[in-house]
Amino acid sequence: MADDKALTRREDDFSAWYNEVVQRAELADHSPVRGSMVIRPWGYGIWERMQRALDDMFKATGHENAYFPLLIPMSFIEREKEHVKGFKPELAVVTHAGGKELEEPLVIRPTSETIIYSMYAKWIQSYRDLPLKLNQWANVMRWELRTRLFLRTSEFLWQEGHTAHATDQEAQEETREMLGVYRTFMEDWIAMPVVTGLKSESEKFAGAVRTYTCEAMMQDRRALQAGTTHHLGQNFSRQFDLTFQSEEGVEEYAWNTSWGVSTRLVGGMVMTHGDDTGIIVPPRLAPTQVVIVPIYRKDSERTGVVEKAAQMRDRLAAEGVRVRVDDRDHLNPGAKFWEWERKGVPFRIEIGPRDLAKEQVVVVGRVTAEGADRKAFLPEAQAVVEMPQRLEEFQLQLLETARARREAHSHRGVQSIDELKEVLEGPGGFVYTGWSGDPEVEDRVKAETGATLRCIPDPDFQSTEVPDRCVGGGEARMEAMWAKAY
RNA sequence: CGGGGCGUGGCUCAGUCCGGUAGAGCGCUGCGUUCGGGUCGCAGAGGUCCCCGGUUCGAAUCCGGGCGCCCCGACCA
Repeated sequence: MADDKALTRREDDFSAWYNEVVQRAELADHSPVRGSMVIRPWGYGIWERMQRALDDMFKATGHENAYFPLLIPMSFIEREKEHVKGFKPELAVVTHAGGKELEEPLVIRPTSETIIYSMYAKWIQSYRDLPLKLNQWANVMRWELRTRLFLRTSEFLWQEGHTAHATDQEAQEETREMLGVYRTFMEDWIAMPVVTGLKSESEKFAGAVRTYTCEAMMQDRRALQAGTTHHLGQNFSRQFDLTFQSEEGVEEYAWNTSWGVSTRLVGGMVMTHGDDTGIIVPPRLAPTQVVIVPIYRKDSERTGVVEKAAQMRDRLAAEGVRVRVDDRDHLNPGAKFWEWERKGVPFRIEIGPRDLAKEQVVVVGRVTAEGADRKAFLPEAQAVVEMPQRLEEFQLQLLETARARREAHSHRGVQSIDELKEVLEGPGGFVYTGWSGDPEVEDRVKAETGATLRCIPDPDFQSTEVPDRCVGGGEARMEAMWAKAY
């Protein structure tokens, strides 16, 4: 994409801003096949950082990685009634291979429950084989009608955890534990605060007993479902004969869970932190946290400055900072500043002849507003030792800003659908109301306001005043959080 | 699946109404110059005008058919 045109501002057209910013930051590009994307190095680097952090957290909670195949027999998908109903419309199916029509069509996995639990059935005989807690990093395919880079593409990358347990309670605990892992990851790494809670029957995963979710608020105040965990009960184990002999010698069906987050998180990061200059990458996710731009006129200056830049790079790297020198000679410093700001690198260090003389450097943070004071002139040694702390502060600042924005646009104690509609048509955001639990109310809210029930919030997010009236009339049995969603 | 838009150098697009040598800006290459917020100059490379068919002496342009992509809504991580 050419950069000579000004970036659309968020307030003018958030959707256009997103599309432009993703491409200009070189996160991803459209592939020739409709609805699928190429993830470019900068975007993939961010995803790799996410993967590494999540993977460590999965390992720390007793999971191992494995890999299951891309192709799944159609009959497997069809085995679980609700599951097939949910996924059939968006399946991509292989009907021919090796120049011949296949006897049974093969589905390109939209998710792997069926193939995984069919294998678990082979491996699990006794309660001693439980729990079995595996995760896989994979691509999946869901033939979406309308796609957007990262947020919804036909093929996307994700992780899917799949576990089998001896008891309902243990599976329930796993489901909750992984929801907590997701929440921690999203807050601590993406600096993206989330509301966790239970999905309603109509919003839950196809084939699950219950689904929990992490809902994040984007800058346009719409909700992004950022991750889900599912208690699958015995729905899949019954269909795939996943049984085990209990301690008491009784043959029982295992209890399963599954949970996943995807490259959608990259989109969430963009829409949580980006500004009208470009994206902003939280330091913990940034493949490059600090970029050093050498500034010089003559060749004589160049030598010294570039040497100092390399020296600073090594000293920062020794402090554990991911740093690189932008020594491209055909771009002037201003062009480099623009590029790295567009890509959201947290800090830039400028080193020129004047700094060399004073043994100082110029440190500029990505989020500081326009103006002279955004540049900090620091002694070299100080810039080096303080950088890890600056990065940590930057990370926290992003989370606080995002959290403050979410709180400013959370509306509690809303009593009626009319009032709900008013809020959504006005300021927008997350709206908390009482709910009877009746799906008919969800339908009415959807029809009248365009909002959906994002979740029944966990205690951490419930209103201090428990609502007693359902938003659709009558008595409330619980609190619900509503929003327009991606 | 409905509605809208668009297919012309790498990118953004003009040219299409009214047929007549295929253009601009940016990017790219070379040389020089510059470099503390998108340097400047000179020279240069680069095109089956989405595809197929038709009309015509002649089609990017007119006619018919097809394909693709993007955006907006209904369904979805």
